Amino acid sequence: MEHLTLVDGNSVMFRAYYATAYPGAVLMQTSQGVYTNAVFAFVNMMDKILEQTNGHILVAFDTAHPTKRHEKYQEYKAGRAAMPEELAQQIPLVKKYLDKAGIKQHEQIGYEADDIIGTLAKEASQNNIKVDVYSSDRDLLQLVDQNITVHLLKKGMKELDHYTPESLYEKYELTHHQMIDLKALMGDPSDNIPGIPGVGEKTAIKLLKEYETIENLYVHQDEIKGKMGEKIRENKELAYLSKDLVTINVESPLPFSYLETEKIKIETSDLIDFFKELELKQLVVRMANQNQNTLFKDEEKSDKKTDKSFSYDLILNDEKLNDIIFNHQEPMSIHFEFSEPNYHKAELWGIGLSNGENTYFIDPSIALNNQTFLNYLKNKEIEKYTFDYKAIKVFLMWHKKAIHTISFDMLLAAYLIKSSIGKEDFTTITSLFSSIDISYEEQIYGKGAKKGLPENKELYYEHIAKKASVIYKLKDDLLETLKDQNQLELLQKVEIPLSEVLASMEFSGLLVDNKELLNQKEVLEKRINVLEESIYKEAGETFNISSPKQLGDILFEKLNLSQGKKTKTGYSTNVEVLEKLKDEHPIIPYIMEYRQLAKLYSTYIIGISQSIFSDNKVHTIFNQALTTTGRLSSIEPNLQNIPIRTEEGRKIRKIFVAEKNHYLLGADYSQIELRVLADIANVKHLKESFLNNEDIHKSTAQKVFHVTDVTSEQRRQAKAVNFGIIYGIGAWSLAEDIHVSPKEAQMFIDRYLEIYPEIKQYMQDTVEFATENGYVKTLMNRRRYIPEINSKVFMQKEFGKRNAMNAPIQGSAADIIKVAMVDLFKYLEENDKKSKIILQVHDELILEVPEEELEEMKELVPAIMKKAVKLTVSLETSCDVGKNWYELK
DNA sequence: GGATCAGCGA
DNA sequence: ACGTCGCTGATCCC
Repeated sequence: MEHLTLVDGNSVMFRAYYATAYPGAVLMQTSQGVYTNAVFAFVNMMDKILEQTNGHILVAFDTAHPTKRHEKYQEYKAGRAAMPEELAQQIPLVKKYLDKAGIKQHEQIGYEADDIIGTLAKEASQNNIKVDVYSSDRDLLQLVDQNITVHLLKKGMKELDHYTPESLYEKYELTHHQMIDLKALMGDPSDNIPGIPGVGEKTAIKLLKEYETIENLYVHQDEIKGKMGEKIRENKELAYLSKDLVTINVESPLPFSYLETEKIKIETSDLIDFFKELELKQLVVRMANQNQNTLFKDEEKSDKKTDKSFSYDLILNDEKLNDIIFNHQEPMSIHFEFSEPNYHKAELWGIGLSNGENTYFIDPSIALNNQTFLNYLKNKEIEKYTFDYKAIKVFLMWHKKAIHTISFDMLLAAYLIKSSIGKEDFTTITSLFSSIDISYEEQIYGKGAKKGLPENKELYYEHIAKKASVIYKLKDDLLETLKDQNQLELLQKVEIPLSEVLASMEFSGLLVDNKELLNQKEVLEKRINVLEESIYKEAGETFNISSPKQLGDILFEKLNLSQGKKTKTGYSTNVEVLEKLKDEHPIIPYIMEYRQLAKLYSTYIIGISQSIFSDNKVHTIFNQALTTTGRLSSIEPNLQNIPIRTEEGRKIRKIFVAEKNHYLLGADYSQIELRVLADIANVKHLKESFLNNEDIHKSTAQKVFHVTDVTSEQRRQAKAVNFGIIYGIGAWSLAEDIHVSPKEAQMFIDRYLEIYPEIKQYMQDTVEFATENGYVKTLMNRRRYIPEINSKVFMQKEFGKRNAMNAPIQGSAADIIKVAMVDLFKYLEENDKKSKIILQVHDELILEVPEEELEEMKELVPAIMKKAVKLTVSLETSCDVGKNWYELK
């Protein structure tokens, strides 16, 4: 043995927890609500530490029992805030991890972790063994000697400070022997160690440089003049008591010696299972990779990586495929494995097929050219089960193939059962509903730039086949759960049919006018260049305007403008701050305009250019299983955030055009969220206003301000309150928004809730429902779980309440437009219309309509949207047509 | 590659 | 600390 590592378990765990538990943070949790942030960070730290060890390691913990220090000084560690529950829960998990990792741990009644570490460290050091101590507690610096190095964790846990006798001297100009006296003189508020009142670090160092020790200081106590001398003389007892308290017991009676700290060889799979249980995916993958690297060294062992309990057949030729399909004219699960998430341009890596009993991997190039298989896919009589039906559908559309009659989709089912898991991958979703063991994607394919098919083909053959078998196996359970939750209709009548609508929309795409795009690009480039010059001139130097850091330096240090808000890392330079500085310096308006144009240029002109396919269209992907509320999202490109609010930005819409002889038709719901609120909360006056077709913000203003003639400012404020209410607004932010004092804002809110008392009631009821059930639901029984609502952390609880109030409104509106889309699509299909739905932007639909269907669609689309769902208020829609998106006002 | 800031939409 | 849900780009640091 040549080296020993000692870790202060409590202190590292505290750091691990607080590294991510800043106020307002959402802590890492498993899907079952078990907190894991501290475990995760602790393991990461241990991994770092383990890289530096040669196998001898021990983690020491404090116990909850009083120690000798408490006997000597009752106030020891008094006044310390109680450990947060979220951290306390994780202590057993951290200890369990150490056990699984084969790392020795020790705690001992009557002693602190410090004492255990001190005793072992000194014992080893005396035998000339090198020791590394890890902690965040500066007290341990007293252990430093020629053999012992102390590593202190810094705040973010990313860096360590290393202390040797030399570096200690450099920093404090004291020897390591004096560290105890230093702490004793200074005291330590966190442990409630008194020290000498009025003596801080600076004075203590000064005194020790002169007198070396506390003992010698008191030999010369009369030489010290002034107030300081008085204090020192008066507090002699405190000083000695403090010294006693801070002195680590390096002769604790431990039941083992430093020699018995060797790391035990472990089964990696145990540790992987433990991480899987805690859903710590990163750690699972890391461990698995480490494991694989060791396995690869031994050719014999490499087949251990495949699962012996799972069997499947390989289908690599037409004969076998014909045979299999011929024998399985029955419902099966089908999985298509793609090379990348964007299935429009992805390669097909493999196909899995399973009927529960038999499972197959099919070579994709065989399958896509095999008529028997293709006939099976498009056979409307045979049900199929999938994971992400839309991806398969769109991929097949690109290849001019069809697939029909999907009666179960695992991704959508899981998403409906719990909307927050739609973000997860296949493996995580599987583990949430079963104990089936299936590798993470990264384990099979690697990640980032290195992603690709593994050398060992069996590895991915099995993985893909297994996915198909999982889909089949989980189907009945998931359907059962959906049935229990009254969500079968939502899956089968809304989400699965919607998949087909979305597939068609994505495949249709949206045509781009290249000339218009290039034209706008050039215009913007020129304007941006001119603005850059003006900004550099005003600043007196060139710098990167797009860097908030550099811009902040220019504005607030060089030009000395009055700074507003700060961000975590420096000055805020956002538009609100700039707005306030507008008249302070001529550079500001230039910067604001630069920001606006640079945004349009990079995100929209350049960004969208990069997403154009060879058919001159953009083919977005609507994520159907992502948002927690039930809305869709759109990526590559995001077509749900094309500018509209400023004229400048709105022009971007000119680049999106209808195909030849076609028009774009846009139809949007008017005030759908407020109507939903009026309906579900049964808000009498709101309903009346909608019934009378009033301008809703105007009528709110009339009531809130008690006026008949509403000024535009009053309407604007009422509008802000109407929106704010939907989001569960607070007075402070409403005040910011409508430029009044928080007090006035609170008056508005109070007044608003007087006018619409049912809204107040609804909010109370919803919060109560969420508190009791842990979730809220929409018109169509879509659920959103809100674990935060029972949090003891004020901020998180408030966040939970806002979500509880907002999710049913936003989610019901999402339900409604989804139903409308399914209805509309069905009508168009059944009546052989050429019009196509191509976009959805939360409350509006955009269609591409051939000229001859234009008049019909102008009537039909709004009509279908209106009657999608029957509410106690009517759903109103407006409708516009144009040759490009810009013309849809 | 990930965190941070910024800014676009409903 | 400060209104919901999203996506993308630029910079900066690891």
